[in-house]
Amino acid sequence: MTARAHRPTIKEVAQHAGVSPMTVSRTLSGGLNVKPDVQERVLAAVAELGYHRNENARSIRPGHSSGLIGVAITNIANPYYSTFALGVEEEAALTGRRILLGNTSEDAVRENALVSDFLGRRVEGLVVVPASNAPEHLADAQRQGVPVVQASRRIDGLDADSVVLADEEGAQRGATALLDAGHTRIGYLGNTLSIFTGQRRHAGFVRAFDERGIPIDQDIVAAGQQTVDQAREATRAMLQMKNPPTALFCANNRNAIGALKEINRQLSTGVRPASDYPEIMSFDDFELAELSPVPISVIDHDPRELGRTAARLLLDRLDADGGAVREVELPVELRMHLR
Amino acid sequence: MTARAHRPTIKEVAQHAGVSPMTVSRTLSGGLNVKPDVQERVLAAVAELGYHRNENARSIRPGHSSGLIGVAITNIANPYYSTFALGVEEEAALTGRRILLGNTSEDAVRENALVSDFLGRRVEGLVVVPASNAPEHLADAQRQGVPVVQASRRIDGLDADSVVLADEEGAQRGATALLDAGHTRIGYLGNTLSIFTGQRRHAGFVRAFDERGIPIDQDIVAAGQQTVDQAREATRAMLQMKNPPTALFCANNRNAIGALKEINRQLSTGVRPASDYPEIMSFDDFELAELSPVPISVIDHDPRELGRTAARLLLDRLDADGGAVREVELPVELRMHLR
DNA sequence: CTGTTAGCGCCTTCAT
DNA sequence: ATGAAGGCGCTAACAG
Repeated sequence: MTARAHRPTIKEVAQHAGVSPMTVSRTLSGGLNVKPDVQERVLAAVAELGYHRNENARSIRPGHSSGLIGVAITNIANPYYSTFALGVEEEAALTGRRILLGNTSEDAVRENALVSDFLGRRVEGLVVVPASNAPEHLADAQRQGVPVVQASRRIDGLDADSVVLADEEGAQRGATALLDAGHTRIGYLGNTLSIFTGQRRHAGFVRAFDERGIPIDQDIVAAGQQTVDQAREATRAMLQMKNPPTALFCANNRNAIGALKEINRQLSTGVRPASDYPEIMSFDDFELAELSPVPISVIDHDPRELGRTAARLLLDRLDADGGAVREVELPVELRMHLR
Repeated sequence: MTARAHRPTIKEVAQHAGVSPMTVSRTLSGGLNVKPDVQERVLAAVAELGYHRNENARSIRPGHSSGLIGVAITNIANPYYSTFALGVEEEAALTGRRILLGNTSEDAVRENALVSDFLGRRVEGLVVVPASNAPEHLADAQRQGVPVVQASRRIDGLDADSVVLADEEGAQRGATALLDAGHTRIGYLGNTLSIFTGQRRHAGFVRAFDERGIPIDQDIVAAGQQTVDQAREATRAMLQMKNPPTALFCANNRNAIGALKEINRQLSTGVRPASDYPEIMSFDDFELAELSPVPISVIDHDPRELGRTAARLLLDRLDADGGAVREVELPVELRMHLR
């Protein structure tokens, strides 16, 4: 199979068509100043040899770019981020650009390596869900004229465009809705506060309590779960307290899903009815949330649009550099389903 | 912001360090035959200027490759495929390669354009979930020495490595399990039979009935749903028949999720108990399947492993070309949860 | 140990 | 309307 063949060059096409490489080049870029019959011969040779212009060779010429966007996200497998990546890909494809996709696994070192690699491959710009609070490598990229767009999270000390969610406002509205529904013991399940969204959503949660003058019981605040299993364990611990929460505020889909799984598991033992379990407020909607055995409200938002917006910010900057840093905050939508 | 700066070249680094470009090049590729103190000066210049080797320039030299793998999948946002992409990315990253990711939206024309673009960017190989049955563009790639690995689906007339699932066997086992549980009216919900997996899973379904000598009622066979909403509508239609199925065989997660959503919606009207609704056999596990209000069994498999395997097939072929076409079939695991 | 030369594939510029 | 020369960034091969 695949006799390690050879990728034809413009020279070979030229030879094949009995013209000079320049004529091939001209034909391929519109055919200006090439006689129609010559063009035909060239295109025939192109088809026959299966020639494709070497974009890497083209991109090294002065004033030309690679048409590549580097996308570094923390977890490709998380549907939220993969949908985000789809949004970026779609917008990029509209301009003929492609995305180089890399996974950071929430690891700063890996992100560094990834960005460095992307720069070596001469990406035109970077879309990053920052995994650390260190801006150096991203600032470096910008200094070299490679614009960076931060998505979902924003890090201090980096003068780069960003698109994030209305995390704090959304969380506050969600938590307030629970308080208004009469809940006083509301458990918090979120990712670590060292992450932008974790910090902001927690702040919104706290603000809701503050505004109502209700104290927060830190015993039922669990921040730091990054996986469904960790969230599930945190939920288990909370539910077995002598005085468990009557509602759970989940700061992202990993935590909401973990909570649901644990509640569902306990329900299947049949000891207590669903009404004995806390209802849920989830920051992030997710597929099949509607199957929840306890009422679940969501603070919804659109990851695909987040990706599209990030890409547009980047593409705008590529077209017309300069101008102030743009910080976009996408709205979230609260959808209530309480008892 | 971002004074459209400049990406340093090897020449500038050389000048900065007071050496020739070759010395920089040598230093960067291990430092063989460069005095330690000179290396230091070079590395200092590299750091100061933020220099990154231009991989595109490197890759155009004879005998060198781009370190890029082109990945064309049908739907990035589908958790199944994004997890698959993660698997490919992981394996590729182990060898220092990156993935160019493109979405085909199940559209042959788009796939063609994508592959053509990938070839222009000099990818070393392609991992494709084929969206059509036309092998031409992929065969072209192979002819040029760009190996192709087909994942999840296989198309006729293409001499390329592939990794697929034990679709037929898995489907047959799942359907047989339903028959053994006493079901005789089993509805089928699947994607179109023109797609490899759709065809194979349906064949397995049919074979189960054939082996038991039980006829299939074509009125409750619905193939062609590609989205959750379409699956939901097909389910609705089936459930409102005078003689609805007592079990549903869903050939993929989109169809299973659509079925679940419809059943759940009808249940929430409270007219009939869950026990009146069909139980489900799903080819594909998915997050929160356990919340199903009706028993759900799954024919499980690991998309990440599918991606890893695809990548390994490709990387193997890059290392050592030649050898017969390899067709890998990954096993599936049946997990029963019936009434 | 270090530098010079040449050429990868392409296309801008300058002839013709 | 076509072709020849030159150079993009990089490094093998060949001096020294």
